[in-house]
Amino acid sequence: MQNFVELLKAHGLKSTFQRVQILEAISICGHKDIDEIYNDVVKLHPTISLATVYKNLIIMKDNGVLCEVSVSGKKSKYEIKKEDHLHLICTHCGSIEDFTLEASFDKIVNLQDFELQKKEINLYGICTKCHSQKAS
Amino acid sequence: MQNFVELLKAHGLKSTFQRVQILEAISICGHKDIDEIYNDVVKLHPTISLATVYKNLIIMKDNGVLCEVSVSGKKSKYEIKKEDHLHLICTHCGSIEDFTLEASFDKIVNLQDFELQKKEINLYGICTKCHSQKAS
DNA sequence: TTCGTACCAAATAAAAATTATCTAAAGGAA
DNA sequence: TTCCTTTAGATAATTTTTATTTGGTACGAA
Ligand SMILES: [Mn+2]
Ligand SMILES: [Mn+2]
Ligand SMILES: [Zn+2]
Ligand SMILES: [Zn+2]
Repeated sequence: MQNFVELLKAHGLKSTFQRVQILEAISICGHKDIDEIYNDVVKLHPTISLATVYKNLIIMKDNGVLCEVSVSGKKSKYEIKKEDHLHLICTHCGSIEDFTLEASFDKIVNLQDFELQKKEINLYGICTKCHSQKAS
Repeated sequence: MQNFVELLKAHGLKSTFQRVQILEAISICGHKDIDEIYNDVVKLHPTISLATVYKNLIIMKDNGVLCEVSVSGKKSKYEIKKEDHLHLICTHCGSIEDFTLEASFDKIVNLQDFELQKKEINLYGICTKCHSQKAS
């Protein structure tokens, strides 16, 4: 449980009841998709609109409060932004566990308690071509 | 350019003109989303339905012919299945480049020609909890 | 305090994306 | 070729996401 009011202000966003509730909902289990978030928040705030959750997820993502975790074949999960890390995603129950990125890749692929099926590594950035275009 | 007829049969799928065209379209540039695929195929086959492309992407993915590459904030890309590898995704032009996974992670993060912004690593598999449930 | 402005939530409405249904046609084995 | 199964295409239905409109609220300037 963090101080989400301050977190929002620190990123230049107004602190509203709805935004704080969305952040609370996410922080409970770390990673949630839009439906899980909405279902949580609507219990405390029955009149909230799903569109409001959509809008706020986008704006909080754009302002660096949240991160979107794309999951193959499913809806994206959202998490409070923190240092880069990796996700162990269970293809059976859908659980998502954070894992530190300190270890070398060799260590990562030799996970003891996790039956690894698929590795999905995406590095986002600016490619060479776009880089040279910027310069010109 | 591969023999997609055989590829499909090898995975227990019937070879149809539509499926082969979808695979051809994907193989041209490696990674394409549903709209790019449809736009390509419809040129050669004006009567193809978008629903057919949807259905075939799913069935070919489920049968191991294709892989889905989730891209944060965009539609998923599809590629012909091959060994696990990593993706350099340009946040500016959207280009996706394959990168071998041989190198250690330290090497990966020190890319020379790519301005790295975000690392997204998802490992899919069966979690400990699900594993023990299977045993019982 | 009283405006004026900016921002936001909620309620729709609208649009876009995905999936389901149904019938005719095509693929493939014998 | 014949027969059975699978698939494509057309279309409808559903689901997901975004846009619009309206009214409210916070906040600073006057
Ligand atoms: Mn995480
Ligand atoms: Mn690839
Ligand atoms: Zn599990
Ligand atoms: Zn680029």
